[in-house]
Amino acid sequence: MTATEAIKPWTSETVAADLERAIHEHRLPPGTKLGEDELGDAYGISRTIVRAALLALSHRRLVELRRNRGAFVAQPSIREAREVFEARALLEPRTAHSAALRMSDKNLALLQANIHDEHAALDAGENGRALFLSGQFHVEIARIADQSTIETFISELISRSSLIIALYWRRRAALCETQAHHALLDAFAKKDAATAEELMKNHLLDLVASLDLHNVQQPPKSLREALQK
Amino acid sequence: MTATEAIKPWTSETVAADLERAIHEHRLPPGTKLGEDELGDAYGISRTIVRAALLALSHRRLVELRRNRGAFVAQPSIREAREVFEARALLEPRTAHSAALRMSDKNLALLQANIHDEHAALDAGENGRALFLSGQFHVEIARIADQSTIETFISELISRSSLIIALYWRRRAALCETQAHHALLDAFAKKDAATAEELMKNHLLDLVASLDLHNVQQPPKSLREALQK
DNA sequence: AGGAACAAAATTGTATACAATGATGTTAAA
DNA sequence: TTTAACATCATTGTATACAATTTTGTTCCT
Repeated sequence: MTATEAIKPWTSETVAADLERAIHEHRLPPGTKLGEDELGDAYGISRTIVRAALLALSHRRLVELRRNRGAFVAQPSIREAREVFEARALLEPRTAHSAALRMSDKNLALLQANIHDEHAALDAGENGRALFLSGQFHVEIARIADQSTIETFISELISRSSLIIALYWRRRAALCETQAHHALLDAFAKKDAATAEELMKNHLLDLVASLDLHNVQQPPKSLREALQK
Repeated sequence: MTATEAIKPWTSETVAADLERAIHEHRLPPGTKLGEDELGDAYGISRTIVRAALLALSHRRLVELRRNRGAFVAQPSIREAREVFEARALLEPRTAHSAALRMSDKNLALLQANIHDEHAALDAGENGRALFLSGQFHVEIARIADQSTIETFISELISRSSLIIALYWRRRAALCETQAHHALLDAFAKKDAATAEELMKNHLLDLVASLDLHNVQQPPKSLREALQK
């Protein structure tokens, strides 16, 4: 929560964006209760705006609304995790292909800066920020492909992926991340669309492989069922 | 608006679904003003619920919210129309492939019933209902593929396609629709995934081809710019 | 003590009041 | 008559009051 008491014109959109980033950076882990009064106080706004923001996040599947219970940061199931990466597999490789064909020097520099910032964040120990930037790399590609509709979908899927990583990431698997992004950058620089597509496909496969989606232990819906048995 | 004064437990979700169907069936054409008081009176609820419903529809890009102006049924631009079909081209063929592999007799019967209902609607002159059912055929395939995340995306894209059809459909082009769906059904019956994928791909291409996306005449954002010049 | 029944508190759901903004209509001056 | 300024009206934006529901806490009985 980046809330300030200062006079800032928070709208439901900006609050939702602020919360989404906090979720994306794992500052708000899966399952966190998002109380309306609490958020309203934090941002200095009424519950009306908070509710609109929470509604928006629930539509992106980042927040789960339970009737008369409140809003919670979503806890994607293993099933949902697989679906998210299935969807990404359909959308992202082909989008990388399109992006490669349209790549300009300016866009290339943007992607390079992104990789640089991610490195810097990692060195500074800001893992959340690094994760966010790593996701932005993928969104940026969709933007470069000039497909705003697909970009919206990918953006949602990547935020959801952050939740999935929070829940199912297995420690081993070093940071292959940046390597993959570097390789993609090279392909983009050469406008080699076919290679970019293939690299993205494999990058996503690697990502899924770095997750433990066989774990029978599902994130508990409630403390009750988590502790009983 | 299917509103009744009767005591019905309308929620933001049911109202949104009701409105989405009305939009999908072209009972609420693109550009229609959706006044909050008007809707609240129609459904017998307060503006609070109406606003939540409109917010949901705006997140699906079916309704455009203009600050201090109100809500309007969206009018996708030509650009947006192309993007929607680009996204469908990435998602639907591969999803048809998956669906074919998982096809059961029961699911097959559901698809068959859908085609039958669409024919009946057309014969009864209920074009809106026929269009809705035609869209449901596609959503149903995603459901059969057992990919609820992708299903959500496709569902949104198909509702948006209905708006696109309302704006850019060119009269000629007879109802190739049902033919294409019949052919898909055959492939599904044979569990011929490769053919289903190919048929879906071509079906989408035919759909785009039946639109006039070269028309320079964009839907006017406001009467002002529509009438000047 | 353990547990059920009940009471109190906290939180969300909905409606409504009021403020802010934009649209409409009228008047007056050129 | 045209046009600008102003007043009026309608509609949306936000906060808040109250109702409904769930959670928490207490009491009393066994």
